[in-house]
Amino acid sequence: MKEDCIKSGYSTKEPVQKRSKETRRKILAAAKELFAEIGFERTTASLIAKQAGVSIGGLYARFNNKLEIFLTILKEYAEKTCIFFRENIDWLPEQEKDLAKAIDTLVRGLYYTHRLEGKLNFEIEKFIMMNEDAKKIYDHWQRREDEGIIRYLNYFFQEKVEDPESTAIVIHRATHGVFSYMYQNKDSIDEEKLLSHFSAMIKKYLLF
Amino acid sequence: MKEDCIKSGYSTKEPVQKRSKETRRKILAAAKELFAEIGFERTTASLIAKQAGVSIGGLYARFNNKLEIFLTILKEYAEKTCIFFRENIDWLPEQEKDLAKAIDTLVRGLYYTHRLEGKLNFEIEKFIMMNEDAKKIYDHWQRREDEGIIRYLNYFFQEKVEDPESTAIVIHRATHGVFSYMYQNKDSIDEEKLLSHFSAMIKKYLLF
Amino acid sequence: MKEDCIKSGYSTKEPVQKRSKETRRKILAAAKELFAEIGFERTTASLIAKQAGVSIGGLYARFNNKLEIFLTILKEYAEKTCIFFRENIDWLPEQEKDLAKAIDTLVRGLYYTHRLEGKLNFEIEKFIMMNEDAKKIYDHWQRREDEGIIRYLNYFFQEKVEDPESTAIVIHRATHGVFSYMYQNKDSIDEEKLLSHFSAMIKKYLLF
Amino acid sequence: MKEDCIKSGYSTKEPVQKRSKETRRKILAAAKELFAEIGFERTTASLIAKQAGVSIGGLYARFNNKLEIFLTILKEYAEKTCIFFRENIDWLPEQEKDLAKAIDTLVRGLYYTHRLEGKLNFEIEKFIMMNEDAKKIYDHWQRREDEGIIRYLNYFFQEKVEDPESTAIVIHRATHGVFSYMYQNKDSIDEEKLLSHFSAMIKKYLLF
DNA sequence: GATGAATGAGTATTCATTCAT
DNA sequence: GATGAATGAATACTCATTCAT
Repeated sequence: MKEDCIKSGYSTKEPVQKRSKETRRKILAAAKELFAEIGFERTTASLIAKQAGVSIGGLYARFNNKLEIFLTILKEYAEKTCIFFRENIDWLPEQEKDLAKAIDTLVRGLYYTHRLEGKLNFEIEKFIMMNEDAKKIYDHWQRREDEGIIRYLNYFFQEKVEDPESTAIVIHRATHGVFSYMYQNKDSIDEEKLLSHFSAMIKKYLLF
Repeated sequence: MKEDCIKSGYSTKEPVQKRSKETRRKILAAAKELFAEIGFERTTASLIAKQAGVSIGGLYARFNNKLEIFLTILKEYAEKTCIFFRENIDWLPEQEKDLAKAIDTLVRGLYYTHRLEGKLNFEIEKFIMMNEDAKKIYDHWQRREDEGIIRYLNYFFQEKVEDPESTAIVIHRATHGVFSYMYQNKDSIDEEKLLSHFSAMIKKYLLF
Repeated sequence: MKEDCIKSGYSTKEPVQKRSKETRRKILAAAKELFAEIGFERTTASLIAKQAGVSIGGLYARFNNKLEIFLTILKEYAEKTCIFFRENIDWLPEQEKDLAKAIDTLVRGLYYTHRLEGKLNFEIEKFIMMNEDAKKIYDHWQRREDEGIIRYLNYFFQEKVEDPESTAIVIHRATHGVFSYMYQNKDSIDEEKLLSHFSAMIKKYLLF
Repeated sequence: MKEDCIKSGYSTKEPVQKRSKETRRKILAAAKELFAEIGFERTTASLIAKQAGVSIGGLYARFNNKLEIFLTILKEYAEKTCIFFRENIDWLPEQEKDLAKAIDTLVRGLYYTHRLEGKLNFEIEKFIMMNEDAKKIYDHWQRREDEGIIRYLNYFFQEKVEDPESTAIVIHRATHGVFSYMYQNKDSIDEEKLLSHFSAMIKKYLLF
């Protein structure tokens, strides 16, 4: 199982020098935090610049507009998440022969990852409904995550799962729904219990 | 199984005359459409007014501000959806003794309902992350939907489901995730196939 | 000394019936209170209507616009104040032969009158700077008050005051300045002491 | 007699660059003129911007809101006026040993100063009735002017004036009243004659 | 005549983006 | 290249006034 994630083309004012790259990074970090915290619309260019310790001019020298910043973050985030997801899945067979246990491990791992960026995840999911470019980028990486699941199903069940694609999508999206709820109510729920239940559902789905 | 949904109080400028009530309805309809289509932030007061065929002044005579319009829509929508959801569930036992078939019927029914207002659903889910009042209203009705599921589980399994609450939440939220995906990709997926798969997952979860 | 105050012409929608007159009175009373309390600009037509227990339509049936309401109040108030002022002055000679004591009595009387409508006085003085019509009405009655003072000076000093007009104006306007200050700081000053001082000043001015 | 006027702190967006300071000055000058001419409420942000030859954005980059502009002007104006007033008073003993002549000189000097900003004076006096912050700033400097008068009285009468505070207030406020009237009717009155009369009143008040 | 719903021009303020320094 | 001052279109909301019922 080798990595086959592909960089989806997206044109930005590409920086060359080191210092410039560093500045670019600071802008993206600040923007990511703000988009997650207060959303795209309420995040102003000057807020980003301030938080990044950059002048507005500096910001606009690096990115053509606010949308471009968002899309850049989205791309990087989706790619990183996808890679992480697939690494998790790809490593599973080597470490755990018991599917039930494997699912449990996977679910817990993914939840804690999701939890780290719960707000950003949500902002992104919102954004893709309003912006075609965002949707394309997002879908691209989601499909690659789906592929990871499919590959795992085929590997584990030796190609005997009928319609692994639909199975992958259902699992993947049910996960989103449950995790999203858990994140939003993290202060008032028993995370462990819900994870067990969710994990049980997936196990029954795949094993029976 | 009787209905126990309660109207949660929310104060708006209450219209008295017939004409006024009609105008109010037009405003809410226009706003609902716009919120769903382009989101809360991008929906301007004058857009709503224009779409509703009302002047801005007329709009503000009825609602104190944009937020109030959104919360009113949210309340009415959440209440309506909850009632519909619970009626579906409550009627199930009378019509269908086979749990597997019942789940199938239910899932399909709910999906087509969700589909009708997919975008609004999403905008609402986004909004509740940013606004405490919205979250309270939404959570109130979600919990009532959960209660409906719990009641059904207890009825069908004669109180033998251990932890029906968590079970209900997992089912409910997985449903949200899958339906949301299906809605967003309705043009490129095989809805029937995904519904079957999802329904299968729920059935296995509950029956094994 | 007979009364010679003249009604300055001002055209309003003149009500005829009793009920209508009563309504008109209620509107003016409400408006007067509001103009005094929050000023002309912040007093809205609907606030007046509400406070008067009248519909906006009813208000506009009686007055052409907000300005007209203000000018009507101004006219009535200035007239009433002028009449009161002149009655005070005209009665003085019959009651008090000692000028010093007469001034003292007068000053105190006027202050307590001014205090009753301190805010309205101020709003009016402001308004006449911005509106020619208002200035004309106000000046008309102020001049009549001046005349009252002049008449008194001539009566008391048997026409021997040189330039009684200027004297009257100086007294009149110094009074305005001092009373206005006293009203605005009524909570933190010793009214009695200031009145004595002011009265002393006028006495010295006239008697030496 | 040394100067002890203290700058009362008031926080605005403080400009750093030269260009910015110039712009700030232009805005304040334009606003001052407009507030004086048409009052606070009728002075719109865009009017100020236009008159100052600045964009609205530029205006709001320098001041948080219209009120802040007004308070800034008020502070600067009250301070400047106070300083001017006290310099006049403090210099008097060195130049004029005859109190009667000194008062005459002072009154005329103050009148011509007041005349320069008669309208602004009035707008300010109105505003302090509606706004606590404005009242505080204004009162602060008025009290310092009062102190100047008191100091002078004590100096000239070798501490023998009983209750110099009340005396100062009465003089100060009578002055306001008379000057305000004179300013408003400057076209139809004999300024010189009124000033003589007013000055005579003060002289008699203090010397007898 | 009375009512209050409807109108829409007007106001304060924000923010993405540009461009002189 | 970097800076942040300047721009002005856009937006939420108000209120004097009109007019259908």
